[in-house]
Amino acid sequence: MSVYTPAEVVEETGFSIDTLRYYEKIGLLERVGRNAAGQRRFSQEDVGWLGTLRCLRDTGMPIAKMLRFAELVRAGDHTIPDRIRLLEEHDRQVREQIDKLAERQKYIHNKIGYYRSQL
Amino acid sequence: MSVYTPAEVVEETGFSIDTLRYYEKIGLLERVGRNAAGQRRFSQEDVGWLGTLRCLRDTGMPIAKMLRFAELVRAGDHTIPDRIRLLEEHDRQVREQIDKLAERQKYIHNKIGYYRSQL
DNA sequence: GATTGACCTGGAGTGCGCTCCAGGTGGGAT
DNA sequence: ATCCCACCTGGAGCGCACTCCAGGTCAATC
Repeated sequence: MSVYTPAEVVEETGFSIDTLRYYEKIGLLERVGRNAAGQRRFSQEDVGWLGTLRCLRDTGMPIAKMLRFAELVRAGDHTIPDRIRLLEEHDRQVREQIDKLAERQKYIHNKIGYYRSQL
Repeated sequence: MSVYTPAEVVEETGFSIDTLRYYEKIGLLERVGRNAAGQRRFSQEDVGWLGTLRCLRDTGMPIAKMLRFAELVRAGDHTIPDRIRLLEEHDRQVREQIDKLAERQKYIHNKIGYYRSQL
């Protein structure tokens, strides 16, 4: 049963130590274990959960929604249908983001093409 | 030579009137014309430029960078190569955004699949 | 035994991009 | 004439997601 120091978790997840503390404070991360000196020791499970948060965050999920998701996870297996619904809704939003980005990218390509024609 | 009232521009561009004033204030939009009563009357050109801003903004370009672009546009035709460079750099960033989003989306799909298997 | 460095806490501060507000003007409908 | 409504200005305020700070603990190294 391996544990991770803050520095290791920063390295693995890409979250800063301040962000890790912040996430714990607001309840996105359940109270992390401590050693005798009161320093955080993250479990494998914590690190896995942070991977999920990383993914949701990077796809633009607001913290308030991640918090709802965290609460569902904590509430037990009977919330699995709700979690699926939440992730499916988010998935739709990610798809929309991608589509919109691709659409706007065409405009940028046009613009570049126009400027090239002006040279 | 048609002009647009603030309400019309809000309608067409999707920017709020406060945002339009803000963009003018920070120089993202050149000083907009006024009627006798001091009210804004946007030109066709203003509206076109706002369309460009809309696109850059929606693809995540920070205001500071849009400002640099605006300055290049104002500086005249000799800045066209710089504008191309700026837009190409942005285009790369948009591509990266899309790729990253698509990558993360796979994780979300996996997660949904996993939850489905738990039902 | 002094220093260094990784970590701790609570709380204040930051940067971005707006958004809102108070107080006022002018033009058109009732 | 009076009302409303769209608009004006300068400046304050806000929400989000961190990020930084002061002051402190502990363990290990020189």
